[in-house]
Amino acid sequence: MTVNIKDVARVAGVSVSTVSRALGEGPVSAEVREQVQAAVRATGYKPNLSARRLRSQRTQTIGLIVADIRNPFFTAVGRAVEDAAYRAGMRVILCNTDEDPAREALYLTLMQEERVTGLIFAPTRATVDRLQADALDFPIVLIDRAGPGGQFDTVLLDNREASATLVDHLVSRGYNRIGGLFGATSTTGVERRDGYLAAMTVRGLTGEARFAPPSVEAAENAAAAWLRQPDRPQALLVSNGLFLTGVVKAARTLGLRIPQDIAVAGFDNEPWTELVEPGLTVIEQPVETIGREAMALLFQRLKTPDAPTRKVVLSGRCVARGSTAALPRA
Amino acid sequence: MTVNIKDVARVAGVSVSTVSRALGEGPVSAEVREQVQAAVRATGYKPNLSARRLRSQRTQTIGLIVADIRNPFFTAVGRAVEDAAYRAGMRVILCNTDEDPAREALYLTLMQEERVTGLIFAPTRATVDRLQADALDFPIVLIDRAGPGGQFDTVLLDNREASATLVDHLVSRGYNRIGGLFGATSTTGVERRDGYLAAMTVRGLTGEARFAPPSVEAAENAAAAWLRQPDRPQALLVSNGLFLTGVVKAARTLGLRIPQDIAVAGFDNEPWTELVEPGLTVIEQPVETIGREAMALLFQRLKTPDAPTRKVVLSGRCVARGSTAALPRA
DNA sequence: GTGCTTAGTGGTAACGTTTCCACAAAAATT
DNA sequence: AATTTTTGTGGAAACGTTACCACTAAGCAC
Repeated sequence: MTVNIKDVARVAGVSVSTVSRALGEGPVSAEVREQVQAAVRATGYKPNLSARRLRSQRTQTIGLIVADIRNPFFTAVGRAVEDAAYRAGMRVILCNTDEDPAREALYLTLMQEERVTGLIFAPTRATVDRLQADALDFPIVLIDRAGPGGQFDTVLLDNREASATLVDHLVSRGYNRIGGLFGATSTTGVERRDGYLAAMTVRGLTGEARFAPPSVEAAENAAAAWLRQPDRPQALLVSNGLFLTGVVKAARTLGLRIPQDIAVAGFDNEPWTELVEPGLTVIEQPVETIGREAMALLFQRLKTPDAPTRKVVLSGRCVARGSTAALPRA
Repeated sequence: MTVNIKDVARVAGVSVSTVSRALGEGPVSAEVREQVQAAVRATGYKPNLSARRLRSQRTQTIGLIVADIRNPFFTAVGRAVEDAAYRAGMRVILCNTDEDPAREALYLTLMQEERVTGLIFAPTRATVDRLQADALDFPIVLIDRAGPGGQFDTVLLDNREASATLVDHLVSRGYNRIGGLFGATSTTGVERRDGYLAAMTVRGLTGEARFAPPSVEAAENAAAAWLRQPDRPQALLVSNGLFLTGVVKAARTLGLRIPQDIAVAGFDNEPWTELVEPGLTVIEQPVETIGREAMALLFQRLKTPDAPTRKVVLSGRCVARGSTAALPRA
């Protein structure tokens, strides 16, 4: 049997309440605190967090629900969230949904059962719409993806702006026939598509946007099909880091050179985008900031539950590399 | 206040015990079960997991302590562990130590406080030595890194063999002066070094092994320093995926061509190793298998606590690519 | 010195479950 | 028909904490 607070009390020669106070808050004489600490060391006592949570009604736990931790974007955000949480004495429950609404629902009820203090969530389009703030009894901060009409605190990239930046960049390098490949399951994909189309229109160009399911294979297939067309675009704007992998693979398989045969610009400044030859032009997302900011929003919300919801919109940084080298004048 | 089992009992018109049985195990009439389920739906009851864990003394939680989830190797293993765990109705607590023994100690006590059912752990050399199986009251499965003398269930790569495979591969391609760069904090690094040196000796060659702290920057610096030497090696054997990034960067910075100026072979078949030009020759680790196998070992241990400890040694797969193209005959 | 606060302590009632026990009714066995 | 087993149910005691209350002793202001 494991040792509990009663055992510590007996060894220290004080009451249970005193032990509890000595280990936490509350007035305790220096002398007694000493004794208690000695007793803790002697017995090897480790407080039972389940009991503590039950009694205190404070779980000190926050949930983090993302699509897939293998996506470096979420990995980085996750690390930032975790670091911030542990620094604040909280734990993190991490869940991967693989963009599956059923699993999202599953994990949402799990969060309720765990009585989490708050939740950081990157939902699919399907669930974000049916998400009711008042149905859950903990605050939610959305990351990466927006919900409808200011119902939730949110931190995300300025996706429209970022897409526009890439379009401008490509146009300034001489590309006109630019296609866009976007993720089908997230609002992020939609926003980036919108920004792309708007920027194209402003430039007097017509864009063509396609969507693909969120996997490397799907992106590779979609890109391959597109690039095999005789009237294939000169450049491809690619919605995220996973897709970039697929697109580069497709280009390699088809024997197309980047950027001579097909220029590529995308999102997520992963380490390898610099190492590939030529380097890929990307929008770098401030991943650490996103994670930290999400935690900050969450803590703020817990402190002032009735404050108006806030939306933190961060700008991406365009990192120009060889994959969008200037087109030789025709 | 949130609704509890008592409320459900009142609504269903039965006792608390009956509700508990209806939701879990135990003989309950079909009729009553129906009523209870209706009451659960009506009230929106969600069981309190802290209370359940406290009372039942079963936390259904397993811990996963790794160095850094941003390392794709651990990300992939983590996903596999998590999937297996959730499928078995268990939760996972994920912790990143950044190879810091102090944080390892911190998280180990956290695991005790959480009363985890079991732990999957990739420890540093420093802590694995002072880890006492009997000091913790839950079973531990080590992954990626070995402990001393069969004290723990373990699943890891056959690192010596893998290093030898790479050496053989390089030698068969005509390389003789081969250096090795290894991670300083893990037993894995040591084992790979040993395998490398042994294989070199067998071939009648003398190896030179260097160690670096576990970060891309450290690896890049170490590689750069090495490659700047006039008598630099013809080929570099690189201990892990993170280091590979650093080494390729260093080569690029110094303007060295791969493989003409420096051949590269390493560990971890990350997607980008195929996309970089030339592709990198690597040992692919069976990451999903490692995660699944670790969970299997853990469950087995829980079922039969006194069975002898087992060590699952998996073989890597050598993926040959352009970074180790055959040396032109001198 | 009398009242009034405050620091320090112990006893005990929660927190929301599950599980043990007792018991009645029904079913199965003799 | 008498006994034993099984099935279904409710009451109440845990699980290991914290938080509330009551109390003493000491300090302080007057």
